[in-house]
Amino acid sequence: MPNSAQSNLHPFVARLCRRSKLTTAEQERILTLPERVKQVATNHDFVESGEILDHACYVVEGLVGRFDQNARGERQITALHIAGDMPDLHSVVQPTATSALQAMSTSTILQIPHAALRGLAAAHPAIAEAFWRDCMVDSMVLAQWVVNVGRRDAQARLAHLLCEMACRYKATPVEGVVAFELPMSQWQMAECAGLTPVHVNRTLKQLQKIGTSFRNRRVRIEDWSALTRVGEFDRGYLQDDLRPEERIRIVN
Amino acid sequence: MPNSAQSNLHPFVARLCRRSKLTTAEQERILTLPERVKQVATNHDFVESGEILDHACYVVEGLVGRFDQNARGERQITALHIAGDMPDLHSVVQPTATSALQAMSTSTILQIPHAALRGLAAAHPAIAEAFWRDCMVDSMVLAQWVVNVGRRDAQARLAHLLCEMACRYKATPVEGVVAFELPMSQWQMAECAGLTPVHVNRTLKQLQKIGTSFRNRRVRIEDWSALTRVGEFDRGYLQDDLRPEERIRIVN
DNA sequence: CGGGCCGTTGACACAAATCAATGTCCGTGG
DNA sequence: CCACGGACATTGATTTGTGTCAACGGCCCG
Repeated sequence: MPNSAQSNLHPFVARLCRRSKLTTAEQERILTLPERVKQVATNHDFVESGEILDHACYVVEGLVGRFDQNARGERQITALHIAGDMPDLHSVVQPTATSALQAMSTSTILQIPHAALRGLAAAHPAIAEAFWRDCMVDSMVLAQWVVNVGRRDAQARLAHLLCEMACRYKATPVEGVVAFELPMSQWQMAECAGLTPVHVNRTLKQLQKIGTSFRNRRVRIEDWSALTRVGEFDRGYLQDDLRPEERIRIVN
Repeated sequence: MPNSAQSNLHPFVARLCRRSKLTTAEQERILTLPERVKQVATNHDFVESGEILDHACYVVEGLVGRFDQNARGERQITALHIAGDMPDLHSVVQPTATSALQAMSTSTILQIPHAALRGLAAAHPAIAEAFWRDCMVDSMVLAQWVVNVGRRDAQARLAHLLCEMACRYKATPVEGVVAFELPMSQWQMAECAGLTPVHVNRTLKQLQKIGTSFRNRRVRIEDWSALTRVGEFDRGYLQDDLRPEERIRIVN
């Protein structure tokens, strides 16, 4: 039985608890989930499309992308996942992968057996509910990406992407300069935004005029409100700033 | 207590059972869910963005779209839902709507109280699981839309959209001509595909060359395989043709 | 009969893609 | 320690798919 105090899963539980109410006993059960650690090299697919999984993945460290592609092999990233995320929690309920998962920087991944997750969900309805809820937040992010790629120009797309990642990294975007690591290349940024690497490069230069730069895989935002304006960003959909009384528990 | 034999929810249960294993008792419980019928006129929002819901919606008849928009008020449709779908089943677990729901044709909607759905999910883990699974299929459709809008040209986007809807309407796309009602305007089609109404019109004319037409809100596909080729369509992600042994039940 | 909604068509503008070359950094092996 | 190759970023010239603007037509319905 793993020791909960030193569990890698603390950030995951913390994230669940920002949206759902879980008892300490339930939190404890999640923290002591069995796991297998895996180091994944940059640009390596650790889940392939079509694969039938018997475990879900958890990101301890690194940046992970969900990759799809069109018939010409041009890739489209349909989700980004940072430390503390479970990129394919949905595989618990839908074990055939429809996209690949790739490490975009050197990453530490935990493989958690479906059997354990399912057992937990069956025994604790509140945990099942919290899992379901977290999957739905990912889904809302996805809907925003459709809007982003479908109805915004290049500058707004990149600005929106940077705002979203700033919030998810909790780079406290209030006043002053916001800065954080975003370990991806301009090429991968293009694959997120449905653009060309060349055009991403030009557009990033445009964004410098409003005090936002991306160099050496590091984002620096000098004027947060200017960037949110350009990116038409409203963080509501991320569901990450709920007040305690807004957190939900259905069962019991 | 509603009568299960004449329940409007039969198509919904049938859809759940295509992917999940439910006992007849469980199916019965879903069929007898309490409901309030609502007629909704074309172009009417029956759920507004930001609204806090105490019920989920079920489409008995008609076509429903999930609408988002950018800062200039240009709309992007992020999901389509046909008869038998629950467009916002996720609201059970996430009651604040982040998008609007609009009837795209005259529609009959059932409002089903969250309380009833939650009670069912709590009492029957297999139902909770089936609900979660169905939400994840919607999510995979969304991921495909990101690819569609991000990495395909106008012709492929519309072809893909038509293929998807053909499959979802079960317009048995095997051999021969496929035809079905798709009660939306070219303008709304543009809002799905991230295009301009004018360009949709021109692109549809292109598609006529490969035997696909859309006139009077009716799709007619003479050469299914040609359309799937142009639209790079692979129906796998819809999870609607699972063999019985592929259907899943985790609990019990 | 008239007014909307929707579809259709043409001329033109423009954002982004494409093609191509050069630059910079960095790790690696001779 | 330097030469080399590879990954990534940068820049310019040009093309192209799609957007924009504008006008017209058909059809339904009041």
